[in-house]
Amino acid sequence: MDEQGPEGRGQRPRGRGLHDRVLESLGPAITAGVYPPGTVLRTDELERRYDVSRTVVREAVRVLESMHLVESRRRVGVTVRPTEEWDVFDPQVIRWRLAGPDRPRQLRSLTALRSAIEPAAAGLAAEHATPEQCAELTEHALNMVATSRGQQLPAYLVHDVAFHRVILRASGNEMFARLGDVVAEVLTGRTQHRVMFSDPDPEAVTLHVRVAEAVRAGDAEAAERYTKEITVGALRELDILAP
Amino acid sequence: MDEQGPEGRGQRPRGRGLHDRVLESLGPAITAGVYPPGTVLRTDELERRYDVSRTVVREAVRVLESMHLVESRRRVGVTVRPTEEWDVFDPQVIRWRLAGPDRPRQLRSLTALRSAIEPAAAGLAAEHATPEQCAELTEHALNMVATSRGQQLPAYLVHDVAFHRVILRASGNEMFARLGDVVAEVLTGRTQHRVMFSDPDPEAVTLHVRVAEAVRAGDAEAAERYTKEITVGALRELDILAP
DNA sequence: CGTGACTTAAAAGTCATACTTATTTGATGA
DNA sequence: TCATCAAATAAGTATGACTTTTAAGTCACG
Repeated sequence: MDEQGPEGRGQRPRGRGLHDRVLESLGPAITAGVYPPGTVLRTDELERRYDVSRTVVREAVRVLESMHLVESRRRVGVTVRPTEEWDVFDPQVIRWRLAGPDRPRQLRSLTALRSAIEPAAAGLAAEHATPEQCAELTEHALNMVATSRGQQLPAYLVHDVAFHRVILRASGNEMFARLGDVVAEVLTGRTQHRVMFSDPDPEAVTLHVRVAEAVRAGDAEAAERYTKEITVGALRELDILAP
Repeated sequence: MDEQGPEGRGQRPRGRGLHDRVLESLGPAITAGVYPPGTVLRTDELERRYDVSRTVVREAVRVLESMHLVESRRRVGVTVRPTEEWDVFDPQVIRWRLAGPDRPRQLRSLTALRSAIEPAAAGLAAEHATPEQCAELTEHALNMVATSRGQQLPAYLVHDVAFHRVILRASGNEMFARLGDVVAEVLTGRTQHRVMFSDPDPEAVTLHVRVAEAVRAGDAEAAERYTKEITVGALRELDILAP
């Protein structure tokens, strides 16, 4: 690391931490397939590439390793692992893949996941939701109705996301609750394709109101059924957009 | 680090890597609540506690941070984050929590997750399974029948786990496929409670055969329905064991 | 008294270097 | 041909010096 000049390293672009900078560069690159499985990265090469110290590279690599994106072995280097072994549930990995060329495939997987989880969550929510959560649900549902016409997609989306977040949280299952971010991502990604093009499907809007009612009434079976219809609609929509 | 003697550090217990040793001690401790949310750990304290260098501690902390178990801030230290922010889908976190006092609650969450995911996966499997996968399914189902009587629970369990793994993999959804390990954990955990006590429920065994048939026949609706029955049974079982 | 600007110190972050250890490769010899 | 050993290589670990952020304390001023 001599050719760096006597002042040590060049200007530090400063972003929360150097290791983060490395991570946010390597992570997306790996998940995007820039370094396909089997590729070997050497730490000293990475040091030079990012102009950071051993410490920083190692920390970034360690995190990638904990996501099962890479494996670090002595005398070998840092090897990119096969796709099937990646921690596809890691929020960060999901984020990276959604930002890369794998986005369509990823959206599909997530929509399928959503359509499996949300109905169950709605059923549980009907049994566990607090009065406050019921009120929130109704409010968001009504706001969805209000913003469902006249090119107000951004406002609609806010309530849509909020609605599903409440459902997941009200299920009382921490794992379901944690999927709130993922669902938000899917919903947002969905509308980004046809921005401001068409108002949301009126039927879907109605279904949200019905779900809110069912949850408030404690009718698990109905809540589950209506939510299922919503997510099935989402799945169908995917097939229409990219058959 | 002076009081360590002239030889440097004491004997090194050697386990794949020092950072792993620290991680495998801190992770379980945090998830078990030994260090409740809000607790502040200082890195130099950890260095002394585990008798390792900064390098090692920092890497371990960095990984814990990527799991959202802790947050590291300058001038403050490493703070344990609130439970709701943990990456509950991280396989390692799941493992740690299953090994700790939170195990019952964790098994419940996972069983609920399972009962949401598996029926959907079975439905997809009916549409996507290869002939080889169908054959595997049938074989495991038959082996389950064969080992379902006469105190052969360990053998039964092997096929049960394998059966569900195939279903998840055959769904063609990478996220479903990745839940194979979790399901295996749940199934194993379930039998550990009543080891060698009773033979598995004959009805459940039959249902597995039905699912295998439905998948082979490409009948998504039936595969989903039968699988749903299996998982509902698992849920009911939980309520009986710990109401 | 408050309140805002300035100082201080604590703890994480980063770097450079020296050293250790595991593992692959391949050369040696039975 | 195969086992064994030696060397080379890249990750792993330790450590000390230094930087940066920021909570908290201090002091002057309104």
